[in-house]
Amino acid sequence: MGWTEKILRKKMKKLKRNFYNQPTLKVAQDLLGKFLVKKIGKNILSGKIVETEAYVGPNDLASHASHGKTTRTAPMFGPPGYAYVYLVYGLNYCFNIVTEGKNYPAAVLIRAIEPAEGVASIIKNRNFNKKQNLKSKILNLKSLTNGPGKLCQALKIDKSLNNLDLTKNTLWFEDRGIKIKPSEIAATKRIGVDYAGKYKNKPWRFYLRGNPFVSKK
DNA sequence: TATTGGATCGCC
DNA sequence: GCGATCCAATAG
Repeated sequence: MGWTEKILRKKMKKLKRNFYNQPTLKVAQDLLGKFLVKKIGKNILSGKIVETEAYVGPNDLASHASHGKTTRTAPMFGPPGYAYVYLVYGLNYCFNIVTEGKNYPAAVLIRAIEPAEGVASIIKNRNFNKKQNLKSKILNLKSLTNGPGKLCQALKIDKSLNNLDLTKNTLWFEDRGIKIKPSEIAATKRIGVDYAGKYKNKPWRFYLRGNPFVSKK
């Protein structure tokens, strides 16, 4: 039996809102091994989640929400299960899923996925420099989705999807029956938040130990 | 209204 | 290591 068939035979359960209405650190870890799925027309693009970061509550100085509710961060203050998408450094999008109850600002940043379905489209979306030859493209397969900005490019996630309901049929998360043991999960400090004072070293970045699609440190 | 700097990426 | 590139958040 082929790999694709095996996947198809497994349960593909779309995660419901109650999954996201849980403590953010739990959601961030439970999302590892789940699949992020994007529907573009008739095409399905997907990947296994291998790296996440938690942004937890109004006091987390690494979180955009630590300065209160603003136009940009409003989705984080909304109900769980919605997208929070923003532009960083003027060039790249970051994709988060809002967690916990309304008015408690928290979210999980998806930092890396391992491509599963629609790899040809993913390669196309990633817009590799045309000067690169096939060999470098193959070498670059690992760098298709190993970063928050890269996976947004790969799955065509941009600001038009901000505040999207992730329990519907455009962009969603699925449980395909993969079980992750606690020993498979590594926890480190979050990346790029050295400004966050006493929160900068919180071990709220989680990834699947040894997975080649994790973003480089 | 003006200034600042960032939950990144890719090339040098 | 460094430049790209834009806009939300602040300060004035």
